[in-house]
Amino acid sequence: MSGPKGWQEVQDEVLARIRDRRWPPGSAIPNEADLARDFGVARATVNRALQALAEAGWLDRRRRAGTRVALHPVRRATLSIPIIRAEIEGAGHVPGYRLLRQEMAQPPAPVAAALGLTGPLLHLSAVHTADKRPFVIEDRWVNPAAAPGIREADFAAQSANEWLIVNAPFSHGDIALAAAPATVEEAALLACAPGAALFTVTRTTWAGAQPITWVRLAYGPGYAMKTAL
Amino acid sequence: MSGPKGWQEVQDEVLARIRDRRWPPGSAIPNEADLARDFGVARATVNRALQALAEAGWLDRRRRAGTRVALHPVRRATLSIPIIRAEIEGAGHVPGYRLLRQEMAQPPAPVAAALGLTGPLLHLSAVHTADKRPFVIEDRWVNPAAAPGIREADFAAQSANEWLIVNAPFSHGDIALAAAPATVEEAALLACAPGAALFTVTRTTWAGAQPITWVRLAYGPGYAMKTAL
DNA sequence: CAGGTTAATATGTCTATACATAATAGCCGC
DNA sequence: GCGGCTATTATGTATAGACATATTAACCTG
Repeated sequence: MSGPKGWQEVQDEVLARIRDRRWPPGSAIPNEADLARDFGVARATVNRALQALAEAGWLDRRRRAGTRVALHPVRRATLSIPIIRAEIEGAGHVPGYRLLRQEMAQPPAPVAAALGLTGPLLHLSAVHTADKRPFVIEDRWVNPAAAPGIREADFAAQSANEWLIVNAPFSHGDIALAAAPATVEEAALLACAPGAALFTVTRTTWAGAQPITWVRLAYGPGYAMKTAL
Repeated sequence: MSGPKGWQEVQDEVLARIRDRRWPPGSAIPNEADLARDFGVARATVNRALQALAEAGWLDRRRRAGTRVALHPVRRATLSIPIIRAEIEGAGHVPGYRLLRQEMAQPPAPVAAALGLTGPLLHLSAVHTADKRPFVIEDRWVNPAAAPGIREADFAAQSANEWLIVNAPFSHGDIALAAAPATVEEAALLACAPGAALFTVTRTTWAGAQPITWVRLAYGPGYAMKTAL
């Protein structure tokens, strides 16, 4: 076969065969050694291509059992979690920021439960603006034990969002996307009607076993989070 | 150095150095050959580890310029795009489905523009239920030219969602997540108040250059799309 | 025939080596 | 100093060969 030469080309060829049903969902494909011979490349090259496809969800691979085409081509969209200021700048607007609250306080039960902490936490609220118009409300609870130096930080000048990204990197977390009606307070801050549909992002992040922060972002009406598949 | 033995261990070691600031954001890390010597492994092993970290966003790599720690560890959350029935079953509920509309019609301007088509399209509306309670409204426009056999499909029995996943795989698409107030019709279907905040997912998918379908999913109040980072 | 042991097999990974490629640094002529 | 050529360098990729490991199929044995 006058076939592919690099692993990307092998990947493309395999993908083409999956897409045009020469290798239908659920079917087994030839083993790496055979494919390598057919394509005229080394097995390592085929391996690289098939591993990439497996990672992307197109193939299921198991030792000894071989490789088969995934039953449900589970497509994944990747959302990047940007710095809010960078997101606003990227959309061509002038970012702004206003701190509303900065205090130690007892978190509400859902927040305490999400973080697995009981004591008081640093509570921060802020509004981010784009071209002077309200863009998103940031409501955040920070575990001070996980963020050394946070008591000295000046959150009037720099948002907690940015401070934490630079100073307290996290290892993992979870995120929930939802819709919620604007409270009276939120409506006033976002210049919209109470009860308006707001897009919300709620994140909890950890450094190893130590919880760092819980944050809820409430975007103004009209906002959409976009990405490619 | 009595170091790592496999590429995963190399990856873990590098990640540890990034996280504890031995290699701070923006700094250059040693080249592959040096790391290989230090770790006592082959360069290919280091390369495998660093490529994985670069793909995950921890490192920026450029030929000749070397490898440096990413300035903003741009974290990515991957949303899986599941079959709705599978999503409901996965949550432990009994899935149901009711077809509301199936007809050829002229799409509204935003839909026609998103697909880049002008003629009439197949319009489908349906409600998916979980334990007999309304879960999500599916409003879909399909390009019949991109879905051969769709005129014979029985969408009273199988949802268009599933039919398309099995019969018209897509190569790429885009997705927008947002919040919207429930229309009167939506409120009736979802058993909620008009104006309630609904979480919406709008997708456009393509097979190569050919548009396949535009779909908007409107989830009932209380729904949250969750994922890990 | 049940249950456990062994052999076969496909993927997973590491190695050493080689060459390709992108991007830069430095040199040179003017 | 400027423009362009060239050498250098780090990553990107391919290769053959080897061994590891998970899993299953085949085979024994009681």
